[in-house]
Amino acid sequence: MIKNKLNTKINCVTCAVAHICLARDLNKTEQAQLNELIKMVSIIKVGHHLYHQRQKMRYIFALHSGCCKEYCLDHQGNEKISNFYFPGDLIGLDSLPTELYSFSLIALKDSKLCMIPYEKFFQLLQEAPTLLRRFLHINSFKLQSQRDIPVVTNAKRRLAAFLLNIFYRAQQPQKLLLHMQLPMSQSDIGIFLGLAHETVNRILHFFHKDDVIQLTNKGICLTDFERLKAIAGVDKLHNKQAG
Amino acid sequence: MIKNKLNTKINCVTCAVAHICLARDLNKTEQAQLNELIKMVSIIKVGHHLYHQRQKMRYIFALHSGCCKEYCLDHQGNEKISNFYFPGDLIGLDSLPTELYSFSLIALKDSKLCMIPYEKFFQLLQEAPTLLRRFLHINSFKLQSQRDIPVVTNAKRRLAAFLLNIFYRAQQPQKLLLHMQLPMSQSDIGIFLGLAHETVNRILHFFHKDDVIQLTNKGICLTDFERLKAIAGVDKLHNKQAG
DNA sequence: CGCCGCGTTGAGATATTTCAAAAACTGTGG
DNA sequence: CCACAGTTTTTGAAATATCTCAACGCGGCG
Repeated sequence: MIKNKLNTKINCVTCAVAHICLARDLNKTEQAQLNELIKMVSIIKVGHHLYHQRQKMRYIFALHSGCCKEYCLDHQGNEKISNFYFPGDLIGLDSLPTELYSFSLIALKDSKLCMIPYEKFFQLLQEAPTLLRRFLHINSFKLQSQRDIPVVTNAKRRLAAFLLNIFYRAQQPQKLLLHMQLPMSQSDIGIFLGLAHETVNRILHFFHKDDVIQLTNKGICLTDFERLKAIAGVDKLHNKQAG
Repeated sequence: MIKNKLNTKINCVTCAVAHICLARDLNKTEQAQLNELIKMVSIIKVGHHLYHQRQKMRYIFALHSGCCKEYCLDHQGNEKISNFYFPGDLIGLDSLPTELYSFSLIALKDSKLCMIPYEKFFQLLQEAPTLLRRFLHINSFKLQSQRDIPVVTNAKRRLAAFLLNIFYRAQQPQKLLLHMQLPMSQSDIGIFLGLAHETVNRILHFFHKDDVIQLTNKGICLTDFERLKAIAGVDKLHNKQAG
């Protein structure tokens, strides 16, 4: 079911995204315990699935590199995108009660994911208080940040908030990232935000003409950060946490 | 800060909503431990606040009876409603990382809330595995169900999904509830769903004319459940869980 | 080479908002 | 119990945002 497992595990101590992932805040002992749990890494090529909705959930995942899209199909076959994931994000947290994945997960770029066996992880949570606290914080943060993209009925604002969110979450430590190639299609953005893909396209060009962003071939550049925030109506910055 | 504390605590064993609250699944010992934790009940009159955003978070709450609205004001003073709460729901779960309430909470009806001291609760989670699992499930369920109201750009569908959601969550055990007085104003619904309140009103009347619901004075009655579900485009039922 | 997904653009159709105003209701104080 | 003020609901009409449909170009890929 989960293919392309790799026995080379990624070390939490040296991992580039540990500071926004589960390992954050842990002491040496707990870090070692967590490390011990993660025996395998899953490697997914762009366009391939990690799992499908309703499959048995045995692992939760930590995205180490790449980018993934979480979605499901309704009974009419329409795609509904529930989230995009970036390095440091935990995946599968919404599947605990039923132990069936609620959504399907597909790679938008070649991706590596740490496989965290759920039952063992649950055991460890009871032994490692800092890990437990960290995990609860991540859940809590996700609950809060799902409200970051305004429901409000205004396409420009939603799209601006989306861009800011994407850029924050794709940041690397050290260097400020203002230019990136969006990993998802404009159509995906439309589905995620509830907009027609033509509207997404038109607004992106509107932002471009307005010098808020710059559209290059296959890339996007935030040229006027402050104005984008103003459009999005954001006061607090989305801090860079698991989402 | 948290006013109107009452020393009469509510007993989880006899509580009418225990089956959808934290106490669910717990064995006698754990139930007793949880019970021990909850020393006080907060009583809030309609229109009064339980807490405001950015106040120090010392308690999470379980809504025992009544109905509450969670909201915040953006920098322009616009209200943004993040959630409505019904009996059995846990409140404050999104405030863990900062230990500051992310939102303000106001009663839409006279309400009673069990006060769960957060730090003690955190300790207990480490000792009571079933409670921990239950708590993680609630978090997980909330993450999943925040995606229940479709983002999709269609007011009728959103409102239909909203009504279904509200009715499911307001159900009492034993008797099927098809008629209720909505605890929030149409304006609140509009803010929550990102619609003008006039639109909410017009669509409610449209549903009424279409015999999907019946609008009585201050009440609403679901007369064609199946069609409402069809409009909402719901396949799975929102099961009745903490949300 | 041809196909297919993606981005782009235009024009008309439609849903929703906005503004304005009135009606209905709620709670308060006299 | 009534009058009043304030909120909520209701309705209409015009303005606008967004969608839908249609068409085309481009680039990657088998």
